[in-house]
Amino acid sequence: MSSPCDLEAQLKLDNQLCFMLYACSRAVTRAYRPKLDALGLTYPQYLVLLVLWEWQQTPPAQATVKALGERLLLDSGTLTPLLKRLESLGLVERRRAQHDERERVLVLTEAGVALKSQAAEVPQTLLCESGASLEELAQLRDQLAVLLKRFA
Amino acid sequence: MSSPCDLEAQLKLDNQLCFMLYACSRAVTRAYRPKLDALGLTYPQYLVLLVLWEWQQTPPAQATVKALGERLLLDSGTLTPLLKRLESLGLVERRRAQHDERERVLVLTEAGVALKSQAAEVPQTLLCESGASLEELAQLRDQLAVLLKRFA
DNA sequence: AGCAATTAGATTGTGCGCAATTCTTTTTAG
DNA sequence: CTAAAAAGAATTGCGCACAATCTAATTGCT
Repeated sequence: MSSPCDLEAQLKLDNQLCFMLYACSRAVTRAYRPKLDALGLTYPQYLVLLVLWEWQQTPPAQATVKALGERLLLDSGTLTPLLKRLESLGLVERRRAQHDERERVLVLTEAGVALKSQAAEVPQTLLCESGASLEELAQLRDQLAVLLKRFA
Repeated sequence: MSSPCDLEAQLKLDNQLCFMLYACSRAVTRAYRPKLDALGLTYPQYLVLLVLWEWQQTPPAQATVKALGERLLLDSGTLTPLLKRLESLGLVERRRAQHDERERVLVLTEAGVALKSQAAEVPQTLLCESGASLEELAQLRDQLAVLLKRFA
């Protein structure tokens, strides 16, 4: 029902929307990389630690792999090896829950807790480097939250 | 120079911004997956074909791996194996340039050209399913373009 | 012409993402 | 009380991303 011209436009609009999301996500990750390298972390590892640091303030019902996966929208296929790496770095412990041996309870080590203060400087530095305003970024965050609800 | 409270807030704002980008990008890719599965394509392969289809209308100086990498912000380490898969699917040819044997010239096969009409339905379908307005998505695209310029 | 520097692409190795499967433990039904 | 179903993680396999390295071709300089 659409002319060839519509299809061209559709493919281009699509490109400039879903691709922008894809390219921006990678660009921001790339910007984080040098700062996180200094901490010995990858970007997904940093996100996991952000959640665990938040959980220090506001503990969830259970600090399990499942709860972490729900927060980050990731599954055990991604998280299990990542958490093993964080464990081998001495930042996280993966204990079995006493009340349910299927569950892994995630606990920050002393080193994992201590890393928080260093990590706190990372977003601050990037905010400055980007030259963006807090309002601009907050507005974008809100729009992305709407989009995420539509798709997730 | 910041109070503990500022650091907490910073880590949370950061979470809700860079994480939103990361989560949205994956959510949109996830939404594309079933449609692209039907075409036998992955999301990055679809993006590559979008560029090659655009190049049919507006050919670049050289349709090389380098030009494709500049368009998609990807390097040969990602593109070379991806293009080999598209080649083995019979969608793309990877010819050597006659004037410079280092360059690979990318050419759509007949099947690669033919796939375009099927692919054109994909973003249309997703737009409907998302329930989002074109204006909403266009505004988001523009904001992401600004962010990409800041970081890329 | 001859040789260093540059460039295009390919290769290698690590770490995600995610679908699909498997393993174990727990819960539920009959 | 046991067999079946369900739940939480782990494992397997594939395809990106990307840094680092390598190879081969081209360009520039003298």
